[in-house]
Amino acid sequence: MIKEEVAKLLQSASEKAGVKNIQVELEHPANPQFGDYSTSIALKVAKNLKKNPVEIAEKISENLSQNELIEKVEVIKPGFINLWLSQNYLLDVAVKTSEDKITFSPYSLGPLKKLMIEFAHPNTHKLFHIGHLRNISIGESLVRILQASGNSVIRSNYQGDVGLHIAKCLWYIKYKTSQGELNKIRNSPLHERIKFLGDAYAKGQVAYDESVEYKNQIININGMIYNQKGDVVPLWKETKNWSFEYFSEIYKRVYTKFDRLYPESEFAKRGVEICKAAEEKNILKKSEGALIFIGKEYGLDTRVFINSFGYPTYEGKELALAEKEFSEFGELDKCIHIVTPEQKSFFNVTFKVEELLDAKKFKNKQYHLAYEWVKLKSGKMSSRTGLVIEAEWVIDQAKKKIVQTFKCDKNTAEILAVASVKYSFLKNNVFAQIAFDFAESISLEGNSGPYIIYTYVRTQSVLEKADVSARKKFANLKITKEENDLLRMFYQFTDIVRKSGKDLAPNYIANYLYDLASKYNLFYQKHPILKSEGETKHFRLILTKAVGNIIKQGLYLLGIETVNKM
RNA sequence: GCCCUUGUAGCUUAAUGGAUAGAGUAGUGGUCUUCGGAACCACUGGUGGGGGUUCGAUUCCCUCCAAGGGCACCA
Repeated sequence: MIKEEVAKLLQSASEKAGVKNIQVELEHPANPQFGDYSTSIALKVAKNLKKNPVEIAEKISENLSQNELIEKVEVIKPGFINLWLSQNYLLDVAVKTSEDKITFSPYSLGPLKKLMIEFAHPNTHKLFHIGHLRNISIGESLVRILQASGNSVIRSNYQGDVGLHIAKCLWYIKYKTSQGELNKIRNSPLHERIKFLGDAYAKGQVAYDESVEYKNQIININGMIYNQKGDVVPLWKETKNWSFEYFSEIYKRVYTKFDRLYPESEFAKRGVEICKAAEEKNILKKSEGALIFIGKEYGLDTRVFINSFGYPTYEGKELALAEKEFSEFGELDKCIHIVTPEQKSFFNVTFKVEELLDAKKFKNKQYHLAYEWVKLKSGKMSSRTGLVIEAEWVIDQAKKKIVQTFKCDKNTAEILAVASVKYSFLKNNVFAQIAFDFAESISLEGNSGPYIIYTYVRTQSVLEKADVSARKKFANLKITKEENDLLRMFYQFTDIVRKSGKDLAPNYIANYLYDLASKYNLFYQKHPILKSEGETKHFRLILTKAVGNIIKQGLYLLGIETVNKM
């Protein structure tokens, strides 16, 4: 890749200039007046060498061997070395990009290049909300980015189908719903059944706090589910399948699929066994009837793995999940858990216990990507207070807005709706809380999914009316400022994808695409394409095609579909 | 009490220790006999307070203030 090549050239120039034992790092200057690549190496070594950084920079640039890639080198004020790529090289990249020959540089998280990304994790019997949607948007995008970087990536999803919240829901059905009513619901469409479960949970929640009798009944139901014994089990199985069915509809709607769905209930038994084994190895210890991990000596929290009733907690089950995840698909280099930050303590502890159980298998291989919450402008989302926004509702609303405003067909509106929702999450840093507000977040103009798709449609509309296929050599091409700005975007795409894989940051790609689309729209505004002539026209068509190809590829990496007309 | 995050324009936000802190939106004023106006341009406006490290700090360190999360039987 070009960046590595330029870095290599600079590295040897630096060594010739007497600057040794330091890695040359390159960046894209934000301001184009500072070139295509820039390095501050002279500034970094100046103090140790006790020399003026500008002198060092000049010496390095003198030692830079003549090369067809680099057109110009400049040393500036404090000691920056700025490099300009040659126009021939840039044109070559443009032509290759227009032919869809984009190769991503490999980036892997380990020697086997085998990763698992565990994401989504909704709970059955509960609302699937916009927080899950942010999670899926990030997860699906990271899968695609890391795949494009040459890894084999397994998508997994740990779905909670046991726990008190489910007992609360089932309590309402068992004690407060008549057979007749229940049968009616059984025969109703999926969305109504899901709504019923949500309402049942809310009512069970109230009942739990309301009376001791109800509370005990709910705890009793919870026990039946754990033990897989009792009259409520068939009802549990039936209703959780409604949820699973519903989830798979949503996954499909947002272009996600999973290689493996892990239901939490399958890990209780094995979890207990592993915990017992860990107790024998003295990793877990008995305390007040429970089996716990004492975190203090590792600077971690103390957490319970098996409670005093003998049931495995979330921690206990996690050990069994990890065992399965790290064996079912062979050896893994890395398992990335996309989960909110409230679980930091939990993961720090379970990762440590896993490491103590089997260092070879788990050490440094588990990673918790603590993406942040989606807050509402009015406060934190909470299913207890009813302040939750359902995922499908948001997509439906966006779709409605699109159909009303632009009168496009339903299929196009669906793609644009999903694009606007996903993009609104992906353009932000995963570690930043998002304040969700429908009018602002689901935007159809400016820095938004539809804006980028619109730009793509524009390129396709131009290309429909012209033929770019005949490849020509450029002889006397005069390049305008807007064309130059565009031309200098293309070589950066693969750098950006690599970096977003390395930092697990899809927002780099989103922001790059927005930048590219803005530059194209400005170019489009100022310069005629189809009405220009000769090699200028050919060049402008190449730019158009290259922009279209990058947008399409880039949106794919974000998990967003494109359309040809809108 | 202890630990972990986060604080950037009115609002939503970007920025591997780099150069003049970049956008969107809202507001004001403009562009189009042109290939798709879901477009383009201009103006207004910002790093919570105080120290420190550094040639250089939104970024690292300390402190104060503010918000969020976590710390034994929930998931």
